[in-house]
Formats: sequence, structure tokens, C-alpha cells
Amino acid sequence: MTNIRKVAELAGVSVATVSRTLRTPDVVSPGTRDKVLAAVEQADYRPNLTAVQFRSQRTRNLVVLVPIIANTFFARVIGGIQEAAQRRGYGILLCNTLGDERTERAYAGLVSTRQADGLIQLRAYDPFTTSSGQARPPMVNACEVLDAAPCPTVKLDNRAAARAVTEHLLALGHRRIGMIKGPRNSPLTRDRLLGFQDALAAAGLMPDESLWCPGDFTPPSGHRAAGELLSRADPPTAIFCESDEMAMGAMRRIKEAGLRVPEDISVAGFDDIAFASFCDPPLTTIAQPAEDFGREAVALLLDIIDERGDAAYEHRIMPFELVIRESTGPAA
Amino acid sequence: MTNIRKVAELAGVSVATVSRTLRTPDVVSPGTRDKVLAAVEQADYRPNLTAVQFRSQRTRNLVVLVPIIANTFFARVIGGIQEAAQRRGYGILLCNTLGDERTERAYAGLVSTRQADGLIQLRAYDPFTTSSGQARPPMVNACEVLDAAPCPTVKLDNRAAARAVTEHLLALGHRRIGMIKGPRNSPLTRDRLLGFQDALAAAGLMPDESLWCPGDFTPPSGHRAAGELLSRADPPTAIFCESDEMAMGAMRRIKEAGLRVPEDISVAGFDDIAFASFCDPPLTTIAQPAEDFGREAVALLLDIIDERGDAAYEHRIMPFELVIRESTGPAA
DNA sequence: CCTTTAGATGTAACCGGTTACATTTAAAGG
DNA sequence: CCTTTAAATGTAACCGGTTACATCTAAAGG
Repeated sequence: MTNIRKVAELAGVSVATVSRTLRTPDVVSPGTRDKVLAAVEQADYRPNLTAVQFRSQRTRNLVVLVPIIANTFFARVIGGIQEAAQRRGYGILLCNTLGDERTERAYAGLVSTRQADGLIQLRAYDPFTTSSGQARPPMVNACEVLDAAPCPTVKLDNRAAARAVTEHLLALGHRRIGMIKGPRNSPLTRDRLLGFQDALAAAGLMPDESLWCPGDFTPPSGHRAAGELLSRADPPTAIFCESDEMAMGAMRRIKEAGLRVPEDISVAGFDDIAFASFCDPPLTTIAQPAEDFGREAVALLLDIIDERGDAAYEHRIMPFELVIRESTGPAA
Repeated sequence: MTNIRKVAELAGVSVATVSRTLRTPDVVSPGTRDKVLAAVEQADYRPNLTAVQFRSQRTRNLVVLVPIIANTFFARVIGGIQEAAQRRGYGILLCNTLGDERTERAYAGLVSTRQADGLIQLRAYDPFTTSSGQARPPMVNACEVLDAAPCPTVKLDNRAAARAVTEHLLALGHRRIGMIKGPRNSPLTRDRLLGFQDALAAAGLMPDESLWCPGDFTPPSGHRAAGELLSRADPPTAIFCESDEMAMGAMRRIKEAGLRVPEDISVAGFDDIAFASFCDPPLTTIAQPAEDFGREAVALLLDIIDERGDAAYEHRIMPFELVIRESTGPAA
């Protein structure tokens, strides 16, 4: 491997001059600069990044913990993270945690062990064991956010979004509205449920908990949950699903039962994934700026890493948009 | 930051003993071992990974170049890569290249600059400029594979898979079969087209190139392509799409034209993404073992890195399965 | 022509581990 | 009790850059 000493020898200068030519060219005289660059070219020299990282104590890597990369929404968020990180000269170390806390802590260790400069967590869990005295490694929590996050956060106003969907369904005349929720202990689920109840309360309706089914954001779970709702004596006339993936599962189940969407049952989703406008019927849903979640998270994280952030952690609320398509219609 | 010297001091031993206690505990006497481990605990010491990587010239990181992470199929492949890498103690540096060769070469540079030990490329492009004399960095090419790849490869027998789909459509009585292809210059597209033609030829049919439309694997491109096919004077009775995402776009377009799937037009996809069994109607498609592509790629790559591979590069062909659902039916 | 001073370059310490080699310690054998 | 030998531990070089500080060069000013 060609190293800086070989290049220095080739150019007839010291290693310091080679290093300066590459890092701070303006302090090197033009003549020397040309000699060095020619030698770099000739030797096909590239600085050993591990040495640079080691010496400078900066890796320019960010760890990203994602619950399930196969989830279309998270994949988009990661796309945004990757794009923003790359533009700022950072790489991303990806970890598909599948919600396993041991894995999350192991990867978080990459920050503690200085193999990455910071961490983005897309789930409501703090992977850093708070050993007293130790400084907290730079971290940002995005998408599903801890209630008392010890770091900046980026999230949607899930409560308002769920309220908007529900109000849309109420406006269509629906009174028995089923809900296919996310996992029980998720803040996301809780907030969306609150928004759902807000809308019902504003319309003077009592919430009926027997119409709430838990899911896990995947199509099969939506399929199963819809089955449960349909098997009731008095099934709902509309179903609000906390993810488009579950909504697609639910619509399939509804059709299997010989019912039509939206004529017999309206279905609304959440996320506005790429397939939402192509499924049958196209899905009414909440559009989230997935890529922006990622970009924003990177921006906040780099603020901390570069110590541009002063004291208080920022908590960003991203905008949502109710996208009305054809899966919701007037109550029968 | 606590370093190995502090721990050594705390334990009353030399830095070498601390290092040995952590790397090769069996060469350290039990008594010393306990002392050192206690000191490690007390100081909350974790070795600086950048120093370890620098010294050992091994990073235990792999670069993964993925064309579009938002593509459901690739997301699954990455899931497999991540899982296999993690199990073997490797991290992954992810790059969403969007097909940009400059980006790909930049990330490939992470291997040349020793920030990663190897690279997995999911697209048919060799990011390493072959500077003569230089040893090729370890690389594996998976999914979409170069014809004369200078490395191990993992792929599907796309030709046979496409032939299987086409034979299924022919068996249903279809004679005018449209095809929504992938990008023009992709080996994937070419091989699937060959398989398509194989089946037609075996059935004694002449291929009709006017029924082939290019797409880019996304739902909107399938939607557009289907529109073109439907606008012909004599539209096809079946459409074979090179991806499920395009198939979903195509089905939407067909319904928008007031036609039914499969009664009026059959549609087949490729990939068997999670939504394939939940769209309407459930999609006939080719199931690919996406996660296995990733696992296999990691295994082959680590073989090279650990120099277990002898001379010849292995070229793995992964199995496919024709999954017949409800989007294909007898020709009208 | 000498002194001052800014700019260019060189020297070498340093980052935090790993490990070859040297040295010390302890156990075994005579 | 002394010698031999293996096991345990210590010393210090090394990985490849960066950069503080020292030194040298040359232009400017007196």
C-alpha cells in the first residue's frame, strides 16, 4: 500500500508537506503543490481513512437504527438520511434492528467506541445506558419518538393527523369507525388513538373500544384485524388503519368477505406509500414527508456533532397532508 | 476518554496485558485477568475501534451499493445482507446510489481507502477503476449481475423464470402477450426477454416487439406502459411485468380503462413483494428469495476477505418459484 | 549590506491500540 | 539447591496520518 511517506519521497518533500497539500493547499507554495500532486497521481495515493479517523477522532459516519428496513416508509426515511448524510460528507452505518434491544445497544456501541460520530434512532428507545458522568453520545430520535427524549426529535403531529382522517370519515357520515392500531406500547399508536378520540368527542360520539384492533403495521396484520372487525355482529362502516400496509391487508380481507370498498366499507390508511395511489381503490391516507424526516434528522444530528446546537434540543414537527382518494366514501 | 493506559494503571499491569486480557484471555493468568476486568469495568473502558481498525488494517465493515433503497425488493435484500453481516461481526455502510456512477465510485473508494473490507454491488456496474497492478478490492455482485463480472455473483436464472411465467400465460390460452420491461440496458431485462421469447418460440409463436414497453420497475412506469399497450388497436390479452411494482401500476391502469383483471386482461409480475398477495386481485408472480440473495452475497464476500476462496469466483444461481394467484386467468 | 518578518517547509510527537521480542516468574526435573 | 523450561508479563516499535513547533528562505525595510 502506498502511504504518505512514499509520496513524500517521490515528491522530494516531507510528509507534512504532502499532508498539507491535501488538507490545506493554500499554505503550500504553488510549485511544491504541483510536485506533490504529481507524485500523488503517479503513486495512485489515497490517504488511509482509518488512520485519518483515528488521528482526527472523527469518523464521518452515522449509525442508523431502523426497526424494519423492509417497511416501505422506513426505506424512504433512510433514503432521505442517506442523501443528506452524503451531501455533508458522512456515511451511514445501517442496522436493521427488528426491534431487538440487544442489537440496538450493540450498534449504539459503535458510537461509544468512536466508530461513528452520532446515531439516528427511528424507534422510541434510548440505546444508551446512562452511565452517570459520561457525556451522552450525539443522537437524534425520529419518526417514532420517546416522550421525554434526551435528544432532538423529528416527528409528525400524529394526534392532529389522526384527527384529520377521522373528521374526514365523520364528514362522510360514518358513525361506527373501526381502528386498526399499531403495537400497543408505541407512542405513535397512543397519539393516533388520541387524535381519533378527539374527533369523535368533537362530534359528540362515544368511543367504542370493541372496534379497536391491534396490528403491527404489516399487510398480514391488517388482513387479520379486518377479519376480526368484520366478524362482529355490527361491523364498522369505515376503518382507519394506522399504516397503508395494514390498509391494503384490510381491503383485501374486506373483498374476500364479498364487500366493496368504499361502497360497503370505507378504508383510510396512513403514510402515503408509493402503492397507495395504485392499489384498488386508491387509498385515502395521510401523506408524511418521509425523506424529510431523514434529512431533518441528519441536520439536527450534525448540529450537535459540530456543537452548533446551543443547550436546548430542538423538537421538529413535520407537516402532514390528508390525501383523499377513492377508498373512502359516504356511509351506506 | 478512558484509554488502555488508564486501565493498565488502574489494574497495576502493562497495556499489553490489558490488550491480551481482552483479545486472547487464555494467555493471561486468571488472577491478572480478574484484576484487569475489574479495572475495565470500573473505568467503563471500551477500546477505541478506530485505533483497532487502524492497527489491525481490518474494519469489519462492508459497503453496500443499492440502486434504490425505496424499492421493496432491494429493501429485503439489504435486510438479508444486514442480518448475515451482523451475525459474522460486520457492519454495513449503506449507499443509496440512485444509479449514479460518481456516487458509486465515491463509496467504492471507502474500500480502497481501507474504511471497509469489501463491497456488495446490487447493480450491473463495476465501480472499481482497474488501475493496472493494483489488487482488486473484494467485491460481490448480486441481483443484477455483470455478464463478465470480475468477482463472485449471486443471481436468479432470470431467463428460466421469465420462461416459466410466459409458459403459464400460454397454457391459459394467451397468444398476444404484452411485456412491460425494465430499463433497456439492464442484463435483467435482456435475460427475462430471452426467457419470454424462449417460451413463445417453443409454442411456435412469433414475438411481436410492438407489445414490449420499457419501464423502470416503479408503479408509475407500469401505469404508463399499460396505458400504451391498451391504446393499441389490438391490445394484448395478458401482460407480463418485470416487477410487481410495475404490475400494480399496470393493474390500476387497466381498471381505469374499465377492464377487469384477469377476466379481460391477465397480469403477471416478478419478485413476489409483500403486497403481491394483498393487492386486487392477488398477483401471479415469480417469488425470489430476496433475503437469501443478501445472505449469500455476504458469505461469498467474506470468503474472499478471509481468503478462504481459492482462485475461481463462484457464481450462485438462486431458486425461483412461480406463484400462481388470481391475476392470471384463461384468455377471453 | 544587514535586520526584520512573513511565508514555506521540515522534524518529530502524538493518536490508542497490537504484538514481536525481551524479561521475569514459577514450576518441573535432576 | 541449582538448572532447565514454560508461562506470564513488560517494553517498545509500529500502523499512517496530522499538526505544533522549529527552522529555513527570501522579500522588504532601514
